[in-house]
Amino acid sequence: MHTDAGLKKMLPANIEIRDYLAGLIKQSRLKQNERLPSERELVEQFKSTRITVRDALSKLESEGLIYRSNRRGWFVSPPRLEYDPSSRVNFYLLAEQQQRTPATELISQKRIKGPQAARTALAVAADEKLIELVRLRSLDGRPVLYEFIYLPESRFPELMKKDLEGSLTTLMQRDYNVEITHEDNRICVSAVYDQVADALSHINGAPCLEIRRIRYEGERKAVEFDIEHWVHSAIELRIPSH
Amino acid sequence: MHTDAGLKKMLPANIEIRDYLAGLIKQSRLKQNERLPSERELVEQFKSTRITVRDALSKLESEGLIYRSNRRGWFVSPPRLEYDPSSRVNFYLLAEQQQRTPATELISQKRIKGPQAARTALAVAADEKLIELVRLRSLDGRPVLYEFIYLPESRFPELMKKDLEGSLTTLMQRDYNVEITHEDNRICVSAVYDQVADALSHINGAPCLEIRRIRYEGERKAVEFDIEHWVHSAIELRIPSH
DNA sequence: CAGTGGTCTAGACCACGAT
DNA sequence: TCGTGGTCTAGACCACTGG
Repeated sequence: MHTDAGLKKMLPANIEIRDYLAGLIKQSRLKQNERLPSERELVEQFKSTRITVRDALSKLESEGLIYRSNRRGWFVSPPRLEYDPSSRVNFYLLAEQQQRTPATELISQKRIKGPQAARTALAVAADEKLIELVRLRSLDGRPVLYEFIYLPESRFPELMKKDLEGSLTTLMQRDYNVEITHEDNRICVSAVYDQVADALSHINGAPCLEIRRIRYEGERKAVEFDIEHWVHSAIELRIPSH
Repeated sequence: MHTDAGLKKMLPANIEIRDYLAGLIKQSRLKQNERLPSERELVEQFKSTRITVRDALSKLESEGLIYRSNRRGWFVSPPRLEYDPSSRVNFYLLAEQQQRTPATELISQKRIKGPQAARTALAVAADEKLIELVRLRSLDGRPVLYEFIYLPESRFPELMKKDLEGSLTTLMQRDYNVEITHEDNRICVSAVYDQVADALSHINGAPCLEIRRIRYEGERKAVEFDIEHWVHSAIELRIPSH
């Protein structure tokens, strides 16, 4: 009979499966964006159950080693995009600097009251509407960022007639003469639900990296409020400080 | 027979349970650090199973609304600590500014070779040893941060005889005349295992916010390399940029 | 259509925390 | 010792993806 008696600590099955798969990935036996064996195949291989296998997979997901694509399977994560929020490099340039292929899809554009957090940040009058842009951004075809952008209508007339899938910073500068002087970023680990989860191919309640940002032109005048939901395994922030 | 026919989308049970508990928390019917009903009580209440209840709980954990304390239960998260890595405010001061009670426990101190990442960052000679400090930091009695600190022995003689539970920045400044000129922070969502998970009362593979930091005195001379594992619901980063 | 992951049922045993 | 969460068994049905 098999026993580990005293040789090494007996590991729970979920950790053994995790370690096995993590090993394959670190040795590059599984390459980036390659699909893992299906959950049921892993059940067979480890003589275990789907609960346990899925537990192992979600641990690997938490670590950022793998990601899921809705009902298609589990895949090996490519390297994280390095992102410095304090630099003014836009998404396209950033991606290309790191040999990745970026894409942006405009999900919706609306004139709305908007969430209270946005109204407060932008200090708009009670009757003024905001423009809400919702965009999905991808790297190499994999969705990685779902963002909500709020702008005061009065500062950006005719905005909704423009091309809103490119760099917003460039557009604001070129067409509205906006120079961002500084910004305030808040970063935390949060979770995605509903439309956000769906768009990012995540399940409801999966963890994400959330960045909330206020951009200013001039000392006090806020002109943009964003909420970004990043697939957590897709990004690493770099914050140099002096 | 009960039906939602057309009135609203039928929600999966895990989401219903999540929404119910999230509601209690947001209405402050459950207060910060208060224990939630046990998993088995929730199973009874919702006529569901532990798998489903735990699924709901881990979603709330991902969002940062609740945290777990190993085999004691689930608790409502207090507000996040706001932390600006670019400021030189130390942990004690930071906590007290936000009306929290900080504590530090030195888990271990060793002279070792250390991980390759630390040796590279600190650019030490092949035969030089590093000092490794492992510390656990708490807020109001709840562990929130498990950190590994690596320092070049040559720069900090006799370090291990000193009080290592206070502010390291202050100690380095006072006893070794170190002035930090700049630093490089890398932030990502990762996962905790083994000793780190245990100390933070987490399960293996739970998500955390990981900060890796290199501190410099002078343009190029690295004097400290840290890896911080934060309980993700305990912290929000603030990054102002100019 | 077959195969995938997403969700769920109805239990079980274990290690550890509080007392 | 009792109650807690941590782990696990052995299935099931569903919605969606891809060919």
